[in-house]
Amino acid sequence: MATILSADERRAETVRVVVELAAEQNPTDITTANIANRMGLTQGALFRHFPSKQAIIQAVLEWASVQMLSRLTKAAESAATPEAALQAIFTAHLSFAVKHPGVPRIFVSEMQRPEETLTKRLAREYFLRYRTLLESRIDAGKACGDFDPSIDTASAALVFLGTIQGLLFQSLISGDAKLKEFNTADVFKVFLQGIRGQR
Amino acid sequence: MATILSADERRAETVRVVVELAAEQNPTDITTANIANRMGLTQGALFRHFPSKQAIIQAVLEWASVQMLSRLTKAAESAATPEAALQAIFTAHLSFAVKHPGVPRIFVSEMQRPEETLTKRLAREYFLRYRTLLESRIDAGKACGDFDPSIDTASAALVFLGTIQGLLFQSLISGDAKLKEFNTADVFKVFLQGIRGQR
DNA sequence: TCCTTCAGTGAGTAATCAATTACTATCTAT
DNA sequence: ATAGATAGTAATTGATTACTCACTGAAGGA
Repeated sequence: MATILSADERRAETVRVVVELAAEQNPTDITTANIANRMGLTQGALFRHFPSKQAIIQAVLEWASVQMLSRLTKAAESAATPEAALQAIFTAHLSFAVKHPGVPRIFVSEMQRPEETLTKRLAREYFLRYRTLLESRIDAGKACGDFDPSIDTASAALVFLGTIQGLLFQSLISGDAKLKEFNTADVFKVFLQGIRGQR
Repeated sequence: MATILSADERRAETVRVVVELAAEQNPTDITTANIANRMGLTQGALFRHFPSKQAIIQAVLEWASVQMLSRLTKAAESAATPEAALQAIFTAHLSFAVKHPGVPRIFVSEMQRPEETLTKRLAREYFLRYRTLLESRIDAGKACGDFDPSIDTASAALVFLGTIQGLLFQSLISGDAKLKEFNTADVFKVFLQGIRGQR
C-alpha cells in the first residue's frame, strides 16, 4: 500500500507529477494510469481527489498560471526601467520553461482543442494577463522615450510572446529543452531593437 | 457504396480531408473513423491505401511541407530586395495558414511528441529548410547594408518564425483563424525594425 | 479500546481506438 | 464478354481508456 497523504498533499503531488510527465511525453498521451503509476498509487486512487481527468489538467493549469504570473510580475517590478523589465520578464519566462519543460507543452496542448473547455478558458485568461503586463511596460517605455512611440503596443507584445514561443518551439524540435544551443541574449536583442526604433 | 476512386486520388483526398478536419478539432483527436466518415467511406477502406494511421499523417506532412516551401520560395524569389523577400515570405506564410488553418496545428501537434518518429523528422526537415531560406535573405540584407550587420542571423530567423507562430497562436486563443482582428502589418514592422537597426 | 473517517486497493465496466479479414462490387484490359 | 485486379464493405478483434465501486487498513479523537 502506498504512503497515505492528506487530500491536499496528494492533489499537490498529482500536479507536480503531471508537469513532470508532460516533459517526457506528449501531454495528450498522459493517462490516469500513467500518473498514478508515477506516484506509486493505483489508478482508481486518483479519483478520490479529482472528479475527472479534466479536473487534474485544470489544477495543473491553475498552478502553472499562478507560478508564471507571480514570477513574471515580480521580475517586472524589480526592474528599474521598462526596458529592464522586459528583459527580466524574458529571462524569468525562459528560466521557468527550462525548469519545467512540461508546462509550455501543456499550455500548447490545451490550446489546440477548439471547443470551449474550462481548461482553454484558463489558458486564455493567463495569456490575457501576460499581455496586459507586457503592454503596460511597453507603454511606459514609449512614454519615457525609450521605445519608438510609433509602434503598435499590442503588436510589440505579440512579437515578445512569439519570440519566446519561437525559442521554445525550436528547442522542442532540436530536443534541447535546456536551451543550451540557443543564444537567447541575441534573440532578445533583435526584439529590443524592434521596439526601440531609430534613436 | 462510395464512389470508387483510384488509389492515388483516394490518397490525395485523404490528405485534403485530414487538413480540413484538423482545422475543426484537435489533431490528436482525429480518428480513422472520423476521416473515413468525412469521405463517405467505411473506416476499414482507409487501410487499403495506407498501412497505418501514422502513414496518413506522414502523407499530410509531406504535402504540407511541399506546399509551404514552394510558396515561400516563390515569394522570396519574386521580391527585388532582401527586405521585400522577408515581407513576401511573411505574407505568403500567413495567407497559407489562413487558407489551411489545420496545417500549423498538425505541425505543432506532431512536434509535441518527444519520441523520434518519422513524422517528427519530416517536420524538423521542413523547419530546417525554412530557416535556411530565411537566413540567406537576412545575410543578403546584411551584405547590402539594409540590415544591421551586428545582429545574429540565426536569432533573427528565429524571431521571424516566432513572430508568425505568435500570431497563429494568439489567433488560436481568440478563435480568429482568419486573423481578422490582427494587424499583421504592424507586427511585421516590429520585426523589421529589429533587424534594420539604427540607420 | 473502540469507532468514525478517509486514503488507497483491485477488480471491474463501457466506450473507443487502430487494424484485420472474409467478402462484394466495380472497373479495365484483352 | 469475361477474367483478373482493385476499391470498398461490414463485422470483428485486442488493446487502451477514463471512470466506478465494494472493500481494506490505518490514524486519531472520545
